[in-house]
Amino acid sequence: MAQSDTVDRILDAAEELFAERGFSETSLRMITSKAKVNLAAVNYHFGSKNALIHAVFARFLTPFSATLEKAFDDLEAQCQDAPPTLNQTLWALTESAIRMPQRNEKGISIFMRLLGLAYTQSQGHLRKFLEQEYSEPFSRFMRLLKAATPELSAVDRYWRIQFMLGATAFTMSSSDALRDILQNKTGVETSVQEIASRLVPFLAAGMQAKDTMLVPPANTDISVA
Amino acid sequence: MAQSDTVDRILDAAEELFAERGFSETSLRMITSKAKVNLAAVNYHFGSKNALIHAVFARFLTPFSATLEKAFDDLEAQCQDAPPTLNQTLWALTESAIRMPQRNEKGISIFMRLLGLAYTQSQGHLRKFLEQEYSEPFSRFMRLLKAATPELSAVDRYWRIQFMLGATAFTMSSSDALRDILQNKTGVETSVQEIASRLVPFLAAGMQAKDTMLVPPANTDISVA
DNA sequence: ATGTGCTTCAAACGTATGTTTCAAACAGAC
DNA sequence: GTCTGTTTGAAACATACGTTTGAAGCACAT
Repeated sequence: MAQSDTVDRILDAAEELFAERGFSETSLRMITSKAKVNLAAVNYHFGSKNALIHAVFARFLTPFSATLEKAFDDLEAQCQDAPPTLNQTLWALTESAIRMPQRNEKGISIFMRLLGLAYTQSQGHLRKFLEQEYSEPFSRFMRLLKAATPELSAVDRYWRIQFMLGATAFTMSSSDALRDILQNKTGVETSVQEIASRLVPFLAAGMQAKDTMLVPPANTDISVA
Repeated sequence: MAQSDTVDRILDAAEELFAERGFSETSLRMITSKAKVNLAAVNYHFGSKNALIHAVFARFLTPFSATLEKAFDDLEAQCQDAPPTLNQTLWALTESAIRMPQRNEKGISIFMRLLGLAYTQSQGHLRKFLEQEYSEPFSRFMRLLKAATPELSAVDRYWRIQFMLGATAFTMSSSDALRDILQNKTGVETSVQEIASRLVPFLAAGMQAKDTMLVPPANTDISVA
């Protein structure tokens, strides 16, 4: 009880502060004082700040990764021979994220924001950690996307996947702020589920856009001074 | 010559390092040693590190903002009464970015990456600075988007604009890395212009997606533990 | 009760940061 | 040449950081 209490309090505080401020901008002293534990506890229990960052990700990514694998299994079983459609694949991912058991009401936002930060902040060690720990569900997702968009060239698909990742990571990583802005401007309340249900059609439509390589309008004199 | 040389050398070095590593991860000592100037020169010429960040943005954002205004003027003149289409609006923005006079061959990448970072790294002072200096072209772009998508509800449009911004900022902020990955995997070289010409159709298609609020597949028991 | 292994604690360590200081170097006007 | 205002330079400043230390505290088996 003694250990696991401290460990969890550190993880909770770190998770929240990382999501709010990013990794380099969050000091161990902020974390330990929010968690009401001694400064040395982080290095005692985790070894280093980087290892703490990894632990924060592992705590929610490991169960998520399992949920996702199961969702993909179900989807493929349900589809039998034909490959799942793009919409089905995107929804399987979205639902797995939404359905994740949450520690508190801010759970999904934090989850999303951390994922966005992981992609966005160029922390070499984090990228390496995520790649070697969770490459399997990621590449399975990629295989499903490929099967669902056979009409796309490999290069087109590559870039469009990046665009999807960007729209998702960015929106989710600032979903709290964006929700607040909309709330202030129009009084409309928005749940993470609703954002997701608006995002998926956007992504699917972009992914299936017909007119790749549309040429810029006639008057293009791309003269670089 | 003496002053402006030092000032420009600092701006050049800072711009490149910020684009490579982010703001908090770039120290003044890295900047001054890359620029081959004395450490104190930054505080002498700019006042503080934050002011230097602002100066870096102002140096490329002010001419860009002027170019963009002119592009919008031309577009509206060309369209006369009818509002510009979504594609035209997006292309006006894209071309303005691509056509910007570059200081060197890495110009566009740096430009894009800095814009991405500005959105992504939650530097309060930067956001405030950009909002109060460049709000006009931004809100003009928003007005054009609104006129180009009259079929969308305000809420739909709001979220889809966020998705566009996300896809763009994210892709551009890591465009170098993404280009390198593709280069290693397939040997295909990609210019920033090509990325843009793939991105615009994706965005336009997503923006005009028909099936907003598509309901998730039947078996959705969103039970939160 | 006593010793053992794990955990907490206050304090310090070494290093890096942004900023300031003040003397030296410099340019241009008289 | 000399003065004046601006720019550079080496050094120090105060502060914050991640990490380490070693003693104190604790639960629990013996």
